[in-house]
Amino acid sequence: MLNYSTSEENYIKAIFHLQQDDGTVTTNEVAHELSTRPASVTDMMKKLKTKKLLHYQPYQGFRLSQEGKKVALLIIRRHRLWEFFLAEKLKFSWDEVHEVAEHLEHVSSKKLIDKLDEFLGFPRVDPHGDPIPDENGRVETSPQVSLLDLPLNKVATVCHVSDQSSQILELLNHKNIGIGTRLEAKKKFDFDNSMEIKIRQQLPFTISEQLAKNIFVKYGA
Amino acid sequence: MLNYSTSEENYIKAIFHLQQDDGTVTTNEVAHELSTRPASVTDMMKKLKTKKLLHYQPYQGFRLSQEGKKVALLIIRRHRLWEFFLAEKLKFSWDEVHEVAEHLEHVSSKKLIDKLDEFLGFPRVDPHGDPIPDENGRVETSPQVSLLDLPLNKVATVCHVSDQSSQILELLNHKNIGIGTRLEAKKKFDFDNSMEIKIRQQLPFTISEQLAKNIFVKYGA
DNA sequence: TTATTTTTTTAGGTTTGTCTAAAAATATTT
DNA sequence: AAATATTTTTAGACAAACCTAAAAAAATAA
Repeated sequence: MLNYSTSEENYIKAIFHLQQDDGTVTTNEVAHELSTRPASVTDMMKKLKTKKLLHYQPYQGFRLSQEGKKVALLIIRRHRLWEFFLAEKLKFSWDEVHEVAEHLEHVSSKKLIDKLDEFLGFPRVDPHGDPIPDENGRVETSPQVSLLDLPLNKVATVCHVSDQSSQILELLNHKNIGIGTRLEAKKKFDFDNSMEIKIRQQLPFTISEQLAKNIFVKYGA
Repeated sequence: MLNYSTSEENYIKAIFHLQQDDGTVTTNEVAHELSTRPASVTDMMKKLKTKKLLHYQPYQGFRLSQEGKKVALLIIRRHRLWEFFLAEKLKFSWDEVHEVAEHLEHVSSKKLIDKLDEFLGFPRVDPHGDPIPDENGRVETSPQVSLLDLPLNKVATVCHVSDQSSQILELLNHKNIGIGTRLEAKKKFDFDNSMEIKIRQQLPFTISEQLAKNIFVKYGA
């Protein structure tokens, strides 16, 4: 496992997050994600291609190679372990950990990270509920839970809908929810067990208890 | 307190370590310390001068300004707190901590460092015995101890010799020990209380109990 | 004190990662 | 299908941090 620059690592991570499974990612998407310019993205894609971290044909978008995904997962492992450390040991609040972890994640000593993992007791999810890859970059497939039981502010991905009636599908379609949709719960109302959920950058909206209990999600991306 | 690049921080730290108190430091010394070329040092000195971190007239050497020293002490604070963390919490051995801390020290979140300090219980010296500056960059002046009582592998600086006879000075001179000499104890022999000490990169050598008990040292540089 | 050596600085070049502006390829409209 | 718009790439520049080689200053030796 070679060593990559902070900049290279940030590109790898961004592409990993943008490509759900094996989707292809565009120049503009990455530029937007990293607040950089499309021309800079093209430059970096050429470089990462020569390093065999991604598949890329000019104008055709790109996706990470097996090696690229493995590198991404190890960066994510570092990030999430540090987030856990910051929240659990240093008592940072859950919304403060990300920024600091963005810097710590680039310190690339394998021994440091494995010992940190051990010190923390081999946690399986970070403070946002996202799973922490193991030292081989493998992620434990997190168990399905009903959307009703999803803790607030933890990103989850829709993986199953138990009721298959056309009525529920019509509703899901209208709300733009499908398998693979990433969402998080923002609020729960005790009165009727309805909850407010948010999809990516969209405005939050409310769904009923009946709907929520039929949607199953897994933690993380 | 502005933000400095990793490179700038490494230069500031190197100069701080080379200038005992207010001595002036030369281009070659810094180049050697950082394994870089004299020309690169000159470039950086110009830059650090415009940032008012050091005093510098071409060909006359340089020394840190008040501000420069403060910056250096905060970097050293980060370095030593991380070293303490690595040794105490992650169970790194004392000789492995330095390299990893070299990277961690450049993550510059004040909140991170202050919370780490608290988590560690406000330690006053790092695993090598060097003092840890507080959040204002102040270092506790460590008490004098006889060289006989210096723990193994902790760097200390000779600050006083109690016996002033010409006989002891002759011996000290021969061994190349003087006020300001940095040394560490490598071994102690119970048989005659003699000890093996090491000065910088030189080969270790042995001194007698009588000599050691007359040499007083302070922890750290 | 002049000559020689060493140290330091300058001048100009390289790499990494960024940028803008223009050209090329692809997508969308009409 | 041709015209227009958007996306992506290329070309050329720039800043940071480094380098080598040559010039200038300072230190040392003759």
